[in-house]
Amino acid sequence: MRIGQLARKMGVDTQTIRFYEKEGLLPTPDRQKNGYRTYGKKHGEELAFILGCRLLNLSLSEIRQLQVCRKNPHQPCAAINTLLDDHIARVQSQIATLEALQQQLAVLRKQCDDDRAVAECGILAGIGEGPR
Amino acid sequence: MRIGQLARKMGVDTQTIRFYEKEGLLPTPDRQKNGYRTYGKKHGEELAFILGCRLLNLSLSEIRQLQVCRKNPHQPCAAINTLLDDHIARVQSQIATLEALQQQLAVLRKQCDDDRAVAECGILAGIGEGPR
DNA sequence: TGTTGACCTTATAGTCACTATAAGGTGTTA
DNA sequence: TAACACCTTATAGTGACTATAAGGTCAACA
Ligand SMILES: [Zn+2]
Ligand SMILES: [Zn+2]
Ligand SMILES: [Zn+2]
Ligand SMILES: [Zn+2]
Repeated sequence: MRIGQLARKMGVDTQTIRFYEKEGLLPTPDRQKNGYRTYGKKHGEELAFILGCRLLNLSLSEIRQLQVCRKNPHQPCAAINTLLDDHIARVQSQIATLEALQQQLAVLRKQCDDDRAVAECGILAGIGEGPR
Repeated sequence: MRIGQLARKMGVDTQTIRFYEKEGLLPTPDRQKNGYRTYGKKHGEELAFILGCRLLNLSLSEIRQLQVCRKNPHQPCAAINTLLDDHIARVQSQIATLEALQQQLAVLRKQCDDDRAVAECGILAGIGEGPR
């Protein structure tokens, strides 16, 4: 399978596949005589794993760590569990940050009832005052 | 006031101030004979406005739009209100995305009760399957 | 035979809002 | 004279791609 077929099959851009290869996330593929990359089942599975991780917002660095685990199936899985726990904690803190922001923005939005002049817009005035 | 004093007063790095100047967010300051930048009250106020916007996660491009409004105080403020509405909508969609992710991660985390071998870790297995 | 077209290759730059580093000039104090 | 804090510009790095350029490969068609 060439890179374009793999890309269509997995729903990514060919550039993304080459990018993952350069980053060491995908094993270097064999080449045809003309230099074209050739992919097999193994590459497809690894790419599927990477894309599954990316859907979970795992970073490339986190994916690399998980790949090390995958290559050592007889080791304990504690590192995996810890990695996921940390990731979950980070997502939760992002949510908390965004919810606080949403609250601030809602308050700010109420400072203007529309159809004013800029000089009377409570939103612009509210931004200058900082968070309070 | 020189750049270091302004930076300390506003709680940012001097590089950030120079960066905002390069981006056209801060008016170009006067220079002393030795080339040092000199800032006055006007610059401090503009920087405070920018930092207030950044605390609200407004992008530099959004800030530029707000600055145009600020310079035209007799225009209607509709653009400001719309910009904020759009921004609020984006924050809400980010929250929704992260909450869906959090849900997926919680389900995934339950696939492993710890202290297994990597080969038996339900988390690694669950990632490969994708989101359902 | 020539040429279109889809595909492949590498290399480079851009995104966003900074942050870090390097290499050097200025000005006050010890 | 030297140390020190401060200033200057220029350049590169962050993360995960995405876009562009410039060119090579191969099958099909006139
Ligand atoms: Zn993470
Ligand atoms: Zn308004
Ligand atoms: Zn926005
Ligand atoms: Zn586990």
